[in-house]
Amino acid sequence: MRGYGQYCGLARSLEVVGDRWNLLIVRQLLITPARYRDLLDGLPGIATNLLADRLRDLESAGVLERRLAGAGSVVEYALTPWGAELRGPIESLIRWSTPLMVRGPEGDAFRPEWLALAVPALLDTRVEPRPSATIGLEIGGPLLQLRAAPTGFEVGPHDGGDLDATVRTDPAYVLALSAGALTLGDALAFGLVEVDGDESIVRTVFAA
Amino acid sequence: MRGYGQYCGLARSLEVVGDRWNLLIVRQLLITPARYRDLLDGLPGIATNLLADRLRDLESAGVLERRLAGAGSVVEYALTPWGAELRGPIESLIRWSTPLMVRGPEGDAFRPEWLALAVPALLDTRVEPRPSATIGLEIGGPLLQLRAAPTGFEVGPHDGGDLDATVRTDPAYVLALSAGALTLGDALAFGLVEVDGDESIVRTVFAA
DNA sequence: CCGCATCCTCATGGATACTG
DNA sequence: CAGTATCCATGAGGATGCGG
Repeated sequence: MRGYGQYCGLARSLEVVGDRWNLLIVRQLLITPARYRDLLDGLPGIATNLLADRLRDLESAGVLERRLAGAGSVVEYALTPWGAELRGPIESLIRWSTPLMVRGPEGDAFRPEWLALAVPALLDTRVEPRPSATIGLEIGGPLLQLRAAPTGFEVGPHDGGDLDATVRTDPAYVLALSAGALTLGDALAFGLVEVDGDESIVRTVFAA
Repeated sequence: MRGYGQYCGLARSLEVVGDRWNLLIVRQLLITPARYRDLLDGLPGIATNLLADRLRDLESAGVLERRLAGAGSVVEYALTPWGAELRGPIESLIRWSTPLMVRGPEGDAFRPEWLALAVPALLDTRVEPRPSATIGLEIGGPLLQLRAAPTGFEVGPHDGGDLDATVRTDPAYVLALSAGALTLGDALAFGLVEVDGDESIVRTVFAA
């Protein structure tokens, strides 16, 4: 990216991550370290030359690093500690996007793994005390699990363990949760929603 | 901007504010509503056609609005409520930029008004209780004032009222405050720094 | 002057083919 | 699989014009 030449934190940040695709690459690596092919799959629409360019840029800026993983010493990309701190700005933008997300997918590509970032970003973490529960999320891909504990939330692939409940819903509603005064965190904490049902859980939260 | 076609909050946010200059325009309007000429001045390096384009884009996206202000019914640009909520993502990026800012200006343009966003973003608001004080900041432009109160911080132009102290320093150090474990908020709260002195206050904070 | 619109040039992005 | 190379389309930046 052409620089801005401004001594301003925002401008300097954007000189590093403001280029097209850059923050989306960071998004993928926040979900999990990945190989080149994984990134191509997780970033539908990116051109191969652009991905290669951006990986070089972000590596030399100190946001991510190439490393050798596995047996065959395959190249893998992972965020540096500083790069991982982009979780804050990214979660903040995800919260800001709620009015754009309630419109629904409208034909856009969707990957369940993206919820691993969005759900924690949208859940209200201020509610205390919070009950401990593990909820399965069926949203059209592999089963995800949401672990809610007094100390926070954690979302990832289902580890095969016991689930307190399973929710099947549309990603549009999961992602739109923070639009209202009530969040899924609230709803779980106050027992306002019934799990183990069908998609009605999220619609119920919305109606309240 | 060309869209991403991804049903992801981050991607949809970037389709609105990810274009070059867009977030910097929002930065200027977070400081204060402004006219076209003010924006040109506050965004050194932007081309006039780009500013006009981006203002149109951001208006139709619902981030800002044109309005008639003053007597001569001059056009003025101001953020919508939704646009103003970009303060969160922007402050988050400003905090992330600290390693980039500690290098100093290096010839980049600097406008004191930018501190009105950066200082509150970098001050640690978790420290409680916080003393009430009004500090003047001399950083090379018009005198700014920082009002610290138990409920939060507020930075703006000096309103002519009494100041508890005045600090003269370099913007590089003000902006780099959050790099260490100690923040200006901490330093004020714990009485670790002496104000009314010269730039040594900030260097002292840094050394601690 | 202020608030843009036009024109032109060059850098960047995107799609696809290709290679070690 | 992990990228390069190539070619074309788009967008940025700078200069200038122009009506109010």
